[in-house]
Amino acid sequence: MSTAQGARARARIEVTAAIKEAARRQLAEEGAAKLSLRAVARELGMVSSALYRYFPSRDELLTALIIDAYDSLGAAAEQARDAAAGAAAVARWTAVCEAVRGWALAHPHEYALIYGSPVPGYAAPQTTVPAAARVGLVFIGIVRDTHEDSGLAGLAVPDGLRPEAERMAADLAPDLPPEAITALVAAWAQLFGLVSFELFGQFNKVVEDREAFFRHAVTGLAHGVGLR
Amino acid sequence: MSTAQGARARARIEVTAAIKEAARRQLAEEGAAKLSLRAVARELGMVSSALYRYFPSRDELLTALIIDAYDSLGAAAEQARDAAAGAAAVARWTAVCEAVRGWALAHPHEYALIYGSPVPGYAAPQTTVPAAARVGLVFIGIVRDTHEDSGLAGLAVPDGLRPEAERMAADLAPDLPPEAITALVAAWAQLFGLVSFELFGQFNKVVEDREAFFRHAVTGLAHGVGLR
DNA sequence: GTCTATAACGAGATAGAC
DNA sequence: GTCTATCTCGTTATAGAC
Repeated sequence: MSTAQGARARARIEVTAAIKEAARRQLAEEGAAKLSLRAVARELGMVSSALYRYFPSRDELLTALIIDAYDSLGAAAEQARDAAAGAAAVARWTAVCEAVRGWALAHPHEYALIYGSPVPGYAAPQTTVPAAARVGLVFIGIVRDTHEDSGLAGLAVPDGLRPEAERMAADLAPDLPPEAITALVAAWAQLFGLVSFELFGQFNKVVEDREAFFRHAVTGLAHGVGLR
Repeated sequence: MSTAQGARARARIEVTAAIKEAARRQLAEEGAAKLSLRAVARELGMVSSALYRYFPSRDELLTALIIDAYDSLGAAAEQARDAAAGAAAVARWTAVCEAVRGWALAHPHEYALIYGSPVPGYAAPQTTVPAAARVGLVFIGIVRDTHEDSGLAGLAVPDGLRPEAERMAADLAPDLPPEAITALVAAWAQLFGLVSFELFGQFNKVVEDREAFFRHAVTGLAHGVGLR
Protein backbone atom coordinates (compact mmCIF):
# COMPACT_ATOMS: atom_id res chain seq x y z
CA MET A 1 0.00 0.00 0.00
CA SER A 2 2.73 2.43 0.87
CA THR A 3 4.61 1.31 -2.24
CA ALA A 4 1.54 1.85 -4.35
CA GLN A 5 1.19 5.34 -3.00
CA GLY A 6 4.89 5.93 -3.53
CA ALA A 7 4.61 4.83 -7.15
CA ARG A 8 1.65 7.05 -7.70
CA ALA A 9 3.38 10.00 -6.13
CA ARG A 10 6.47 9.32 -8.20
CA ALA A 11 4.42 9.11 -11.38
CA ARG A 12 2.73 12.36 -10.48
CA ILE A 13 6.05 14.09 -10.05
CA GLU A 14 7.32 12.71 -13.33
CA VAL A 15 4.27 13.74 -15.31
CA THR A 16 4.32 17.18 -13.72
CA ALA A 17 7.95 17.55 -14.75
CA ALA A 18 7.20 16.35 -18.27
CA ILE A 19 4.40 18.88 -18.60
CA LYS A 20 6.63 21.72 -17.48
CA GLU A 21 9.39 20.57 -19.79
CA ALA A 22 7.07 20.51 -22.78
CA ALA A 23 5.67 23.88 -21.73
CA ARG A 24 9.19 25.31 -21.61
CA ARG A 25 9.82 24.04 -25.11
CA GLN A 26 6.67 25.77 -26.25
CA LEU A 27 7.74 28.89 -24.43
CA ALA A 28 10.86 28.95 -26.55
CA GLU A 29 9.04 28.47 -29.81
CA GLU A 30 5.87 30.49 -29.44
CA GLY A 31 6.42 32.71 -26.45
CA ALA A 32 4.58 32.92 -23.16
CA ALA A 33 1.61 34.74 -24.65
CA LYS A 34 0.84 31.78 -26.87
CA LEU A 35 1.50 29.03 -24.36
CA SER A 36 -1.35 26.60 -24.90
CA LEU A 37 -2.40 23.70 -22.74
CA ARG A 38 -3.65 21.81 -25.74
CA ALA A 39 -0.33 22.02 -27.53
CA VAL A 40 1.45 20.85 -24.40
CA ALA A 41 -0.95 17.95 -24.07
CA ARG A 42 -0.53 17.08 -27.75
CA GLU A 43 3.24 16.99 -27.42
CA LEU A 44 2.90 14.58 -24.51
CA GLY A 45 0.33 12.37 -26.20
CA MET A 46 -2.19 13.30 -23.58
CA VAL A 47 -5.56 14.85 -23.88
CA SER A 48 -5.90 18.45 -22.78
CA SER A 49 -8.37 17.78 -20.01
CA ALA A 50 -5.91 15.38 -18.38
CA LEU A 51 -3.56 18.29 -17.70
CA TYR A 52 -6.07 19.74 -15.29
CA ARG A 53 -5.18 17.00 -12.83
CA TYR A 54 -1.76 18.62 -12.59
CA PHE A 55 -2.42 22.29 -13.17
CA PRO A 56 -5.82 23.81 -12.46
CA SER A 57 -5.45 26.34 -15.26
CA ARG A 58 -3.14 27.67 -17.90
CA ASP A 59 -2.21 30.55 -15.64
CA GLU A 60 -1.15 28.19 -12.86
CA LEU A 61 1.11 26.38 -15.29
CA LEU A 62 2.63 29.73 -16.22
CA THR A 63 3.08 30.53 -12.54
CA ALA A 64 4.86 27.21 -12.00
CA LEU A 65 7.21 27.97 -14.91
CA ILE A 66 7.92 31.42 -13.51
CA ILE A 67 8.70 30.08 -10.05
CA ASP A 68 10.95 27.39 -11.54
CA ALA A 69 12.81 30.02 -13.55
CA TYR A 70 13.33 32.30 -10.55
CA ASP A 71 14.47 29.34 -8.50
CA SER A 72 16.86 28.16 -11.16
CA LEU A 73 18.37 31.62 -11.46
CA GLY A 74 18.49 31.99 -7.71
CA ALA A 75 20.27 28.67 -7.33
CA ALA A 76 22.83 29.67 -9.96
CA ALA A 77 23.49 32.91 -8.11
CA GLU A 78 23.82 31.17 -4.75
CA GLN A 79 26.17 28.62 -6.22
CA ALA A 80 28.39 31.33 -7.68
CA ARG A 81 28.42 33.11 -4.33
CA ASP A 82 29.45 29.93 -2.53
CA ALA A 83 32.11 29.09 -5.10
CA ALA A 84 33.66 32.53 -4.60
CA ALA A 85 33.33 32.40 -0.83
CA GLY A 86 36.96 33.18 -0.09
CA ALA A 87 37.39 36.04 -2.54
CA ALA A 88 37.17 39.78 -2.02
CA ALA A 89 33.77 41.44 -1.98
CA VAL A 90 34.03 42.94 -5.46
CA ALA A 91 35.10 39.57 -6.86
CA ARG A 92 32.17 37.82 -5.18
CA TRP A 93 29.82 40.49 -6.52
CA THR A 94 31.05 40.15 -10.10
CA ALA A 95 31.01 36.35 -9.83
CA VAL A 96 27.33 36.43 -8.96
CA CYS A 97 26.63 38.95 -11.71
CA GLU A 98 28.37 36.72 -14.20
CA ALA A 99 26.35 33.77 -12.99
CA VAL A 100 23.18 35.75 -13.60
CA ARG A 101 24.32 36.62 -17.09
CA GLY A 102 25.42 33.04 -17.75
CA TRP A 103 22.09 31.68 -16.62
CA ALA A 104 20.24 34.20 -18.80
CA LEU A 105 22.29 33.29 -21.87
CA ALA A 106 21.67 29.61 -21.21
CA HIS A 107 17.93 30.07 -20.62
CA PRO A 108 16.90 33.03 -22.77
CA HIS A 109 13.21 32.21 -22.93
CA GLU A 110 12.87 31.61 -19.24
CA TYR A 111 14.72 34.88 -18.70
CA ALA A 112 12.27 36.66 -20.98
CA LEU A 113 9.44 35.06 -19.02
CA ILE A 114 10.54 36.56 -15.72
CA TYR A 115 12.32 39.77 -16.71
CA GLY A 116 10.75 40.56 -20.09
CA SER A 117 7.44 42.10 -21.04
CA PRO A 118 4.48 41.08 -18.88
CA VAL A 119 2.26 38.40 -20.39
CA PRO A 120 -1.03 40.04 -21.47
CA GLY A 121 -3.92 38.96 -19.30
CA TYR A 122 -1.67 37.34 -16.73
CA ALA A 123 -0.79 38.76 -13.34
CA ALA A 124 1.85 36.95 -11.31
CA PRO A 125 0.49 35.96 -7.90
CA GLN A 126 2.27 36.61 -4.61
CA THR A 127 3.45 32.98 -4.64
CA THR A 128 6.22 33.98 -7.02
CA VAL A 129 7.71 36.50 -4.61
CA PRO A 130 9.96 34.23 -2.50
CA ALA A 131 11.55 32.66 -5.57
CA ALA A 132 11.91 36.05 -7.23
CA ALA A 133 13.67 37.41 -4.16
CA ARG A 134 16.45 34.82 -4.11
CA VAL A 135 18.86 36.63 -6.44
CA GLY A 136 18.37 39.88 -4.64
CA LEU A 137 19.09 38.25 -1.30
CA VAL A 138 22.43 37.03 -2.59
CA PHE A 139 23.45 40.59 -3.38
CA ILE A 140 22.17 41.84 -0.05
CA GLY A 141 24.26 39.16 1.63
CA ILE A 142 27.45 40.29 -0.07
CA VAL A 143 26.83 43.90 0.90
CA ARG A 144 25.96 42.88 4.45
CA ASP A 145 29.20 40.92 4.83
CA THR A 146 31.20 43.90 3.68
CA HIS A 147 29.25 46.27 5.90
CA GLU A 148 29.97 44.16 8.97
CA ASP A 149 33.55 43.49 7.99
CA SER A 150 35.28 46.48 6.45
CA GLY A 151 32.39 48.88 5.99
CA LEU A 152 30.81 50.41 2.92
CA ALA A 153 32.37 53.38 1.15
CA GLY A 154 31.04 56.56 -0.36
CA LEU A 155 27.28 56.14 -0.11
CA ALA A 156 24.84 59.01 0.15
CA VAL A 157 21.18 59.71 -0.35
CA PRO A 158 19.60 63.11 -1.00
CA ASP A 159 17.10 64.51 1.50
CA GLY A 160 14.16 63.96 -0.83
CA LEU A 161 14.84 60.25 -0.97
CA ARG A 162 15.59 59.78 2.72
CA PRO A 163 12.09 58.61 3.80
CA GLU A 164 11.85 56.16 0.94
CA ALA A 165 15.38 54.91 1.60
CA GLU A 166 14.50 54.25 5.24
CA ARG A 167 11.31 52.51 4.25
CA MET A 168 13.14 50.26 1.81
CA ALA A 169 15.83 49.46 4.37
CA ALA A 170 13.21 48.58 6.99
CA ASP A 171 11.57 46.28 4.48
CA LEU A 172 14.58 44.60 2.95
CA ALA A 173 17.46 44.70 5.40
CA PRO A 174 16.97 46.66 8.63
CA ASP A 175 20.57 45.97 9.65
CA LEU A 176 21.98 47.85 6.66
CA PRO A 177 22.24 51.60 6.17
CA PRO A 178 19.42 53.03 4.01
CA GLU A 179 22.03 54.47 1.63
CA ALA A 180 23.32 50.97 0.94
CA ILE A 181 19.88 49.51 0.30
CA THR A 182 19.01 52.34 -2.07
CA ALA A 183 22.20 51.84 -4.03
CA LEU A 184 21.64 48.10 -4.01
CA VAL A 185 18.15 48.27 -5.45
CA ALA A 186 19.38 50.59 -8.18
CA ALA A 187 22.33 48.33 -8.97
CA TRP A 188 20.01 45.34 -9.05
CA ALA A 189 17.80 46.96 -11.68
CA GLN A 190 20.83 48.19 -13.61
CA LEU A 191 22.41 44.75 -13.66
CA PHE A 192 19.32 43.32 -15.28
CA GLY A 193 19.31 46.23 -17.69
CA LEU A 194 22.71 45.11 -18.91
CA VAL A 195 21.60 41.50 -19.23
CA SER A 196 18.34 42.40 -20.94
CA PHE A 197 20.03 44.67 -23.46
CA GLU A 198 22.43 41.90 -24.43
CA LEU A 199 19.75 39.23 -24.55
CA PHE A 200 17.06 41.25 -26.26
CA GLY A 201 19.33 42.41 -29.06
CA GLN A 202 19.94 46.01 -28.06
CA PHE A 203 23.70 45.45 -28.07
CA ASN A 204 23.71 44.11 -31.64
CA LYS A 205 26.16 46.12 -33.68
CA VAL A 206 27.06 48.08 -30.56
CA VAL A 207 28.86 45.85 -28.08
CA GLU A 208 30.92 43.02 -29.47
CA ASP A 209 33.08 41.76 -26.61
CA ARG A 210 30.13 41.36 -24.31
CA GLU A 211 31.87 39.38 -21.64
CA ALA A 212 34.58 41.99 -21.08
CA PHE A 213 32.07 44.80 -21.29
CA PHE A 214 29.76 43.16 -18.80
CA ARG A 215 32.55 42.45 -16.35
CA HIS A 216 33.63 46.07 -16.40
CA ALA A 217 30.11 47.37 -16.04
CA VAL A 218 29.24 45.19 -13.07
CA THR A 219 32.52 46.11 -11.40
CA GLY A 220 31.25 49.66 -11.61
CA LEU A 221 27.98 48.54 -10.02
CA ALA A 222 29.94 46.90 -7.19
CA HIS A 223 31.68 50.21 -6.47
CA GLY A 224 28.30 51.92 -6.64
CA VAL A 225 27.01 49.87 -3.71
CA GLY A 226 30.06 50.69 -1.64
CA LEU A 227 32.22 47.63 -2.21
CA ARG A 228 35.93 48.21 -2.63
CA MET B 1 -6.20 65.05 -61.53
CA SER B 2 -3.53 66.42 -59.27
CA THR B 3 -6.23 67.15 -56.70
CA ALA B 4 -7.57 63.63 -57.15
CA GLN B 5 -4.10 62.24 -56.61
CA GLY B 6 -3.66 64.53 -53.63
CA ALA B 7 -6.87 63.32 -52.12
CA ARG B 8 -5.88 59.73 -52.75
CA ALA B 9 -2.51 60.29 -51.14
CA ARG B 10 -4.18 61.96 -48.21
CA ALA B 11 -6.62 59.11 -47.82
CA ARG B 12 -3.76 56.65 -47.91
CA ILE B 13 -1.99 58.47 -45.13
CA GLU B 14 -5.13 58.59 -43.06
CA VAL B 15 -5.91 54.92 -43.48
CA THR B 16 -2.32 54.00 -42.71
CA ALA B 17 -2.54 56.03 -39.52
CA ALA B 18 -5.84 54.42 -38.58
CA ILE B 19 -4.37 50.97 -39.10
CA LYS B 20 -1.41 51.72 -36.89
CA GLU B 21 -3.65 53.20 -34.26
CA ALA B 22 -5.86 50.11 -34.18
CA ALA B 23 -2.77 47.93 -34.13
CA ARG B 24 -1.43 49.83 -31.13
CA ARG B 25 -4.70 49.25 -29.33
CA GLN B 26 -4.39 45.57 -30.05
CA LEU B 27 -0.81 45.66 -28.87
CA ALA B 28 -2.07 46.88 -25.53
CA GLU B 29 -4.73 44.25 -25.19
CA GLU B 30 -3.20 41.11 -26.62
CA GLY B 31 0.50 41.82 -26.89
CA ALA B 32 2.79 41.93 -29.87
CA ALA B 33 2.93 38.15 -30.22
CA LYS B 34 -0.78 37.99 -30.96
CA LEU B 35 -0.96 41.02 -33.22
CA SER B 36 -3.16 39.87 -36.08
CA LEU B 37 -3.99 41.68 -39.29
CA ARG B 38 -7.46 40.20 -39.21
CA ALA B 39 -8.32 41.65 -35.82
CA VAL B 40 -7.00 45.04 -36.89
CA ALA B 41 -9.11 44.90 -40.03
CA ARG B 42 -12.19 43.90 -38.05
CA GLU B 43 -11.77 46.84 -35.72
CA LEU B 44 -11.64 49.16 -38.71
CA GLY B 45 -14.57 47.54 -40.46
CA MET B 46 -12.27 46.50 -43.28
CA VAL B 47 -11.60 43.13 -44.71
CA SER B 48 -8.21 41.64 -43.95
CA SER B 49 -7.10 41.48 -47.55
CA ALA B 50 -7.55 45.24 -47.83
CA LEU B 51 -4.83 45.79 -45.25
CA TYR B 52 -2.26 44.25 -47.52
CA ARG B 53 -2.54 47.37 -49.68
CA TYR B 54 -1.00 49.27 -46.80
CA PHE B 55 1.23 46.72 -45.13
CA PRO B 56 2.54 43.75 -47.09
CA SER B 57 2.66 41.53 -44.01
CA ARG B 58 2.10 41.40 -40.30
CA ASP B 59 5.83 41.74 -39.78
CA GLU B 60 5.95 44.96 -41.76
CA LEU B 61 3.15 46.38 -39.66
CA LEU B 62 5.10 45.39 -36.57
CA THR B 63 8.18 47.07 -37.98
CA ALA B 64 6.24 50.27 -38.61
CA LEU B 65 4.96 50.24 -35.03
CA ILE B 66 8.47 49.69 -33.72
CA ILE B 67 9.89 52.56 -35.74
CA ASP B 68 7.06 54.83 -34.63
CA ALA B 69 7.71 53.91 -31.01
CA TYR B 70 11.45 54.56 -31.25
CA ASP B 71 10.76 57.85 -33.01
CA SER B 72 8.22 58.91 -30.43
CA LEU B 73 10.63 58.12 -27.60
CA GLY B 74 13.48 59.81 -29.44
CA ALA B 75 11.43 62.93 -29.99
CA ALA B 76 10.50 63.05 -26.30
CA ALA B 77 14.16 62.77 -25.37
CA GLU B 78 15.21 65.48 -27.81
CA GLN B 79 12.49 67.78 -26.58
CA ALA B 80 13.60 67.33 -22.98
CA ARG B 81 17.18 68.05 -23.98
CA ASP B 82 16.17 71.24 -25.76
CA ALA B 83 13.96 72.37 -22.91
CA ALA B 84 16.89 72.01 -20.52
CA ALA B 85 19.36 73.63 -22.89
CA GLY B 86 20.64 76.21 -20.45
CA ALA B 87 21.07 73.93 -17.47
CA ALA B 88 24.13 72.14 -16.16
CA ALA B 89 25.17 68.84 -17.73
CA VAL B 90 23.88 66.64 -14.91
CA ALA B 91 20.55 68.44 -14.98
CA ARG B 92 20.25 67.98 -18.72
CA TRP B 93 21.13 64.31 -18.34
CA THR B 94 18.51 63.69 -15.67
CA ALA B 95 15.94 65.70 -17.63
CA VAL B 96 16.38 63.40 -20.61
CA CYS B 97 16.28 60.32 -18.37
CA GLU B 98 13.05 61.53 -16.83
CA ALA B 99 11.62 62.13 -20.28
CA VAL B 100 12.47 58.53 -21.18
CA ARG B 101 10.75 57.29 -18.05
CA GLY B 102 7.79 59.57 -18.62
CA TRP B 103 7.37 58.36 -22.15
CA ALA B 104 7.60 54.74 -21.03
CA LEU B 105 4.95 55.23 -18.34
CA ALA B 106 2.69 56.93 -20.85
CA HIS B 107 3.22 54.26 -23.53
CA PRO B 108 3.85 51.02 -21.65
CA HIS B 109 2.93 48.67 -24.46
CA GLU B 110 4.99 50.46 -27.03
CA TYR B 111 7.83 50.44 -24.54
CA ALA B 112 7.43 46.69 -24.12
CA LEU B 113 7.45 46.35 -27.88
CA ILE B 114 10.86 47.95 -28.27
CA TYR B 115 12.61 47.18 -24.98
CA GLY B 116 10.80 44.06 -23.82
CA SER B 117 11.07 40.43 -24.84
CA PRO B 118 11.63 39.82 -28.54
CA VAL B 119 8.52 38.81 -30.46
CA PRO B 120 8.82 35.10 -31.34
CA GLY B 121 9.33 34.57 -35.04
CA TYR B 122 10.02 38.24 -35.69
CA ALA B 123 13.41 39.78 -36.32
CA ALA B 124 13.65 43.54 -36.52
CA PRO B 125 15.15 44.66 -39.84
CA GLN B 126 17.97 47.19 -40.15
CA THR B 127 15.37 49.82 -41.03
CA THR B 128 14.65 50.22 -37.35
CA VAL B 129 18.22 51.18 -36.49
CA PRO B 130 18.13 54.95 -37.15
CA ALA B 131 15.00 55.44 -35.08
CA ALA B 132 16.36 53.22 -32.33
CA ALA B 133 19.55 55.26 -32.22
CA ARG B 134 17.88 58.59 -31.53
CA VAL B 135 17.71 58.33 -27.73
CA GLY B 136 21.31 57.20 -27.55
CA LEU B 137 22.44 60.12 -29.67
CA VAL B 138 20.87 62.55 -27.23
CA PHE B 139 22.97 61.12 -24.43
CA ILE B 140 26.09 61.13 -26.56
CA GLY B 141 25.42 64.79 -27.33
CA ILE B 142 25.27 65.73 -23.66
CA VAL B 143 28.49 63.92 -22.94
CA ARG B 144 30.14 65.48 -25.97
CA ASP B 145 29.18 68.99 -24.88
CA THR B 146 30.66 68.39 -21.48
CA HIS B 147 33.79 66.83 -22.95
CA GLU B 148 34.41 69.86 -25.13
CA ASP B 149 33.46 72.33 -22.45
CA SER B 150 34.66 71.37 -19.00
CA GLY B 151 35.94 67.85 -19.62
CA LEU B 152 34.86 64.48 -18.27
CA ALA B 153 35.88 63.30 -14.83
CA GLY B 154 37.09 60.02 -13.41
CA LEU B 155 36.73 57.62 -16.32
CA ALA B 156 38.85 54.53 -16.80
CA VAL B 157 38.79 51.28 -18.69
CA PRO B 158 40.72 48.11 -17.81
CA ASP B 159 43.31 46.76 -20.26
CA GLY B 160 41.14 43.84 -21.23
CA LEU B 161 38.38 46.12 -22.43
CA ARG B 162 40.62 48.64 -24.19
CA PRO B 163 40.31 47.20 -27.74
CA GLU B 164 36.55 46.91 -27.47
CA ALA B 165 36.30 50.42 -26.00
CA GLU B 166 38.26 51.81 -28.94
CA ARG B 167 36.15 49.89 -31.41
CA MET B 168 32.94 51.20 -29.85
CA ALA B 169 34.26 54.75 -29.81
CA ALA B 170 35.27 54.54 -33.47
CA ASP B 171 31.76 53.31 -34.27
CA LEU B 172 29.69 55.63 -32.15
CA ALA B 173 31.63 58.83 -31.48
CA PRO B 174 35.23 59.00 -32.71
CA ASP B 175 35.64 62.43 -31.12
CA LEU B 176 35.03 61.12 -27.63
CA PRO B 177 37.43 59.18 -25.42
CA PRO B 178 36.83 55.42 -25.48
CA GLU B 179 36.39 55.46 -21.70
CA ALA B 180 33.47 57.84 -22.05
CA ILE B 181 31.77 55.76 -24.73
CA THR B 182 32.14 52.60 -22.68
CA ALA B 183 30.63 54.26 -19.63
CA LEU B 184 27.90 55.73 -21.78
CA VAL B 185 26.83 52.43 -23.29
CA ALA B 186 26.71 50.88 -19.84
CA ALA B 187 24.70 53.79 -18.45
CA TRP B 188 22.34 53.56 -21.40
CA ALA B 189 21.59 49.91 -20.67
CA GLN B 190 21.34 50.59 -16.95
CA LEU B 191 18.89 53.43 -17.45
CA PHE B 192 16.57 51.15 -19.33
CA GLY B 193 17.04 48.54 -16.63
CA LEU B 194 15.59 51.02 -14.14
CA VAL B 195 12.68 51.87 -16.43
CA SER B 196 11.96 48.23 -17.28
CA PHE B 197 11.99 47.14 -13.65
CA GLU B 198 9.47 49.82 -12.78
CA LEU B 199 7.28 49.15 -15.79
CA PHE B 200 7.41 45.37 -15.72
CA GLY B 201 6.47 45.15 -12.07
CA GLN B 202 9.81 44.25 -10.52
CA PHE B 203 9.62 47.27 -8.21
CA ASN B 204 6.21 46.27 -6.85
CA LYS B 205 6.41 46.09 -3.07
CA VAL B 206 10.03 47.23 -3.27
CA VAL B 207 10.22 50.81 -4.47
CA GLU B 208 7.32 53.06 -3.62
CA ASP B 209 8.49 56.61 -4.34
CA ARG B 210 9.60 55.74 -7.82
CA GLU B 211 10.08 59.27 -9.04
CA ALA B 212 12.53 60.19 -6.29
CA PHE B 213 14.28 56.85 -6.55
CA PHE B 214 14.67 57.16 -10.30
CA ARG B 215 15.99 60.69 -10.09
CA HIS B 216 18.64 59.64 -7.61
CA ALA B 217 19.64 56.58 -9.62
CA VAL B 218 20.05 58.45 -12.90
CA THR B 219 22.04 61.16 -11.16
CA GLY B 220 24.41 58.35 -10.25
CA LEU B 221 24.47 57.29 -13.88
CA ALA B 222 25.35 60.85 -14.89
CA HIS B 223 28.33 60.79 -12.55
CA GLY B 224 29.27 57.41 -13.97
CA VAL B 225 29.71 58.87 -17.44
CA GLY B 226 31.91 61.66 -16.15
CA LEU B 227 29.41 64.48 -15.74
CA ARG B 228 29.77 66.72 -12.71
C1' DG C 1 -9.29 8.06 -4.60
C1' DT C 2 -6.53 9.11 -8.78
C1' DC C 3 -6.18 9.30 -13.16
C1' DT C 4 -7.34 9.46 -18.36
C1' DA C 5 -10.58 9.78 -22.16
C1' DT C 6 -14.71 11.35 -24.53
C1' DA C 7 -17.53 14.91 -25.60
C1' DA C 8 -19.06 19.22 -25.53
C1' DC C 9 -19.40 24.64 -24.80
C1' DG C 10 -18.48 29.23 -26.63
C1' DA C 11 -15.27 31.94 -28.50
C1' DG C 12 -12.06 33.02 -31.82
C1' DA C 13 -8.88 32.18 -35.90
C1' DT C 14 -8.16 30.52 -40.65
C1' DA C 15 -8.57 28.85 -45.59
C1' DG C 16 -10.91 28.65 -49.54
C1' DA C 17 -14.85 28.68 -52.55
C1' DC C 18 -17.78 31.81 -54.45
C1' DG D 1 -15.52 41.44 -50.39
C1' DT D 2 -18.54 37.71 -48.37
C1' DC D 3 -19.66 33.24 -46.47
C1' DT D 4 -18.88 28.97 -44.82
C1' DA D 5 -16.66 25.00 -43.25
C1' DT D 6 -13.04 23.71 -40.49
C1' DC D 7 -9.56 24.62 -37.48
C1' DT D 8 -7.78 26.37 -32.75
C1' DC D 9 -8.32 27.52 -27.81
C1' DG D 10 -9.50 27.07 -22.37
C1' DT D 11 -12.45 24.90 -19.76
C1' DT D 12 -16.06 21.75 -17.82
C1' DA D 13 -19.06 17.57 -17.18
C1' DT D 14 -19.09 12.87 -17.19
C1' DA D 15 -17.92 8.13 -17.46
C1' DG D 16 -14.94 4.51 -16.76
C1' DA D 17 -10.03 2.22 -15.82
C1' DC D 18 -6.86 1.34 -12.24
